[in-house]
Amino acid sequence: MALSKAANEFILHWGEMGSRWGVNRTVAQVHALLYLSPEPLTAEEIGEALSVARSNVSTSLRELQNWELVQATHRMGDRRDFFSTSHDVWQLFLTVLEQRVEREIEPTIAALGRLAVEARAENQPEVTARIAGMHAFLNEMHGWYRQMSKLPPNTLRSLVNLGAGVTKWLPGKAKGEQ
Amino acid sequence: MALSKAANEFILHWGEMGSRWGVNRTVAQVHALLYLSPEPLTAEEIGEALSVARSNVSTSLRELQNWELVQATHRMGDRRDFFSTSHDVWQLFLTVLEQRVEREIEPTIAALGRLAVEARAENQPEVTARIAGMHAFLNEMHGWYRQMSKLPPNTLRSLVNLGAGVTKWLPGKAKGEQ
DNA sequence: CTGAAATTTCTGTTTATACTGAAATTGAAT
DNA sequence: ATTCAATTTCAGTATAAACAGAAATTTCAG
Repeated sequence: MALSKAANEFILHWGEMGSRWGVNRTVAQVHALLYLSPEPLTAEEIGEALSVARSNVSTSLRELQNWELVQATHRMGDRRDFFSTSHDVWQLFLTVLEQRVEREIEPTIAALGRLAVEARAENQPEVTARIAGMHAFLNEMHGWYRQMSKLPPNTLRSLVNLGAGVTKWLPGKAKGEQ
Repeated sequence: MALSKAANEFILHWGEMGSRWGVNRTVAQVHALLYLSPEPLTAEEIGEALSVARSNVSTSLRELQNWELVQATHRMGDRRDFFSTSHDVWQLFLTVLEQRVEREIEPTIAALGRLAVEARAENQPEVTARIAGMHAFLNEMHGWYRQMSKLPPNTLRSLVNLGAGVTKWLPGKAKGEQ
């Protein structure tokens, strides 16, 4: 399956973006390919399209499945796995966000809580203040994220499209003073 | 300047987080150290505290200055540069966001626009639809970001702390249907 | 139970990035 | 103009991540 020029460039760009955000380039490329593909692909086809070793595809697919971004499906009379990903960008985005929050942000918040206690015990008022400051910020953002992630997708989209317009609906109190 | 245990662990954790998000570990550590420090530090002191070569510190500081996260200051009768960063976590966050949007998101949106045109010209309706879908999503998010970034910081914080509570102020229309 | 296709695991190699230390440059004081 | 501290650049080295290919494992058909 030869890729069109546009598809190829999209995949390359996505791989590049991935590596800038801490995602393995090949993993990002595999995901981009599945995102573009109208139907599920076998590992074999993926490796061929991207020119990477079969084993590398296997590892990347495993990774994507762990992130809940890719699912394996099957066909009657065919033992191979067929892989696919959602074509709904919002859903992909929310999945990635959820995973990174769970794997990185939440453990960090917990660690900062411990470190703030430790810094206080060590009698380091400045360090305590800084760590507590970071801790409070992440908690604030995390609380916001948790609430937002519970909203129905359409409400979420409406809020994004409202943009700064939300403020005009709010009573004065919320607008300003610290 | 020996670091306290809490400070040391904070810096290590921050370096680890950095490398998961595509930021050089040492760069992240230097920033973490400056964030904790009550007063500006020289490159010499930074290298000593983190046990990295002077040249490496120099490169990392340059990088942080390019990101507008670190500023050099001076003292009378001292030729050395003293480096510092904001202790306001919100401001740090917004700076990082602004920089990454400018360097990565905006160029990606532009590239996706071109690729969507190209895919259409190549007569690839599915690929066109996917690329256009991604393009539309990033545009949506980018528009939201631009509006939010223009709000006064206090308004922004209020919105975050309101969380899903915003929805109760909105007229029904915004709440639901696509 | 055997054999073959598909997949995964593992080990050695490659590659990209980070880092060091030396050399070069800058720039202020004399 | 010269010197010297401070900083940056650069070339080589080290390190860690990514990758390929072989070997091992799984899974299903017969």
